[in-house]
Amino acid sequence: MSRLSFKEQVLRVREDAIIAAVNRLLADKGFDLMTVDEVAADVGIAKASLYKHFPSKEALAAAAMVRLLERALAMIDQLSAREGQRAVDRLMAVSRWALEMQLGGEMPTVPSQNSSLRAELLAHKTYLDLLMQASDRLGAWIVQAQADGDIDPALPPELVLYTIYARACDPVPAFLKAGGAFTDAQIVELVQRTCWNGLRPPTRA
Amino acid sequence: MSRLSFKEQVLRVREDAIIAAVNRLLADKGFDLMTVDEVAADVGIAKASLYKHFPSKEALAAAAMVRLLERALAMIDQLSAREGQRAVDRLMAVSRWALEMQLGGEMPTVPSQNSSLRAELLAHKTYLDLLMQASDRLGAWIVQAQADGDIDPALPPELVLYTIYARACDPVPAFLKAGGAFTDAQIVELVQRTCWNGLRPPTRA
DNA sequence: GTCTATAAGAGGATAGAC
DNA sequence: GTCTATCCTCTTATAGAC
Repeated sequence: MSRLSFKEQVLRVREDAIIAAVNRLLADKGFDLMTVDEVAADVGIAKASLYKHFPSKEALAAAAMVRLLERALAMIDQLSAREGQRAVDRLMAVSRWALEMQLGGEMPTVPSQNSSLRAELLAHKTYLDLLMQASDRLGAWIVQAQADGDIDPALPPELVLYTIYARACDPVPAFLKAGGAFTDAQIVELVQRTCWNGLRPPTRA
Repeated sequence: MSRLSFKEQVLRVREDAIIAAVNRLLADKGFDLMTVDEVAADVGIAKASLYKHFPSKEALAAAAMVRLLERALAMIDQLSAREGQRAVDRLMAVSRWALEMQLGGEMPTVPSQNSSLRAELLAHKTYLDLLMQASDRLGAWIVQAQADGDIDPALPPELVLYTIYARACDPVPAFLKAGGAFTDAQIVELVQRTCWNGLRPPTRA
């Protein structure tokens, strides 16, 4: 077995701490408003040391997004392990997870507009690979759920996939939270409901 | 009647051109990536001239948002004029309008994270007044639609309102457009459908 | 690999002539 | 009110000692 040396362990722990800080800041203020100085201060090291670990601000964000996808895939694995669960229930668990992460301030978000970051992500092999893995596995569940009659078969699967992904950056939960009238659990329930059932009444002619 | 002097007319036309450019850039790259240099270049005047009309970058964005709300209220007026239309149909026309504006690249968006911009908007009397007017009028339609049985009465009205507002910055249309498999009209129809009917099949036990 | 110090440049805002 | 030229702050990134 390959045992990590002490130095390598320290390195990994430090990089984990960096990614955790980046994750927090990305969730809090987004990529453009996050500064590398803040990241360094948050981790408690000098900025120049940060650049020994990651070559650019974009690389920092990419590392955080990779960690997010790794966690998403771990959750998908757990859901797959449960036998006898309907595909739609698994998908609803995924959208719920995204909503809970976002409401808890743990969901890093990157603007799809920023071109430098976008270019870096599209060139990041690991990121793209994990994203495709997640999309493939969710896509299979979507097709299954449509065959089960649990998702509208008239909807293109990619629309369903994007709609679930979009829960990660839905502004509605934050607005409801700012209103102060609901608990986090209630907000998740309400937004989840509008996502899957829509705004119209449950049953109608 | 108060007739505008020639000078005042020229001023107004120029400011309209500035706001149009800001609107375009906000829709294209967002507030943080929009630079005042770009705005000036787009309008075709010097940056210093821009600052004679608007005191800050935040004020530029606020002016664009005010114009957006004025147009939204004008549309709401038109919808009100149609007698005999159900409240839910009016609301669906609003969400459709937001989707079409966004797909057409005409919807300015401001990040809810940016604190300097947020502060400026919350201190902008005209902006807040128009936003409240729009919310009040849409809110009345929402309550009416719930009474009509056309919107789930179990949903808090503010959830419905925010969900409609969120169509203005929904990332799903752009993703579908990037895929290239659908026309703009089809995308509007699909996203509109998931918004109002959800992902589940239309009728179920 | 960590630090201090600094380069390099972008971008918001302004001075002052016309 | 418009221009050119400039200021100044913030931020990314790096040099070089230890």
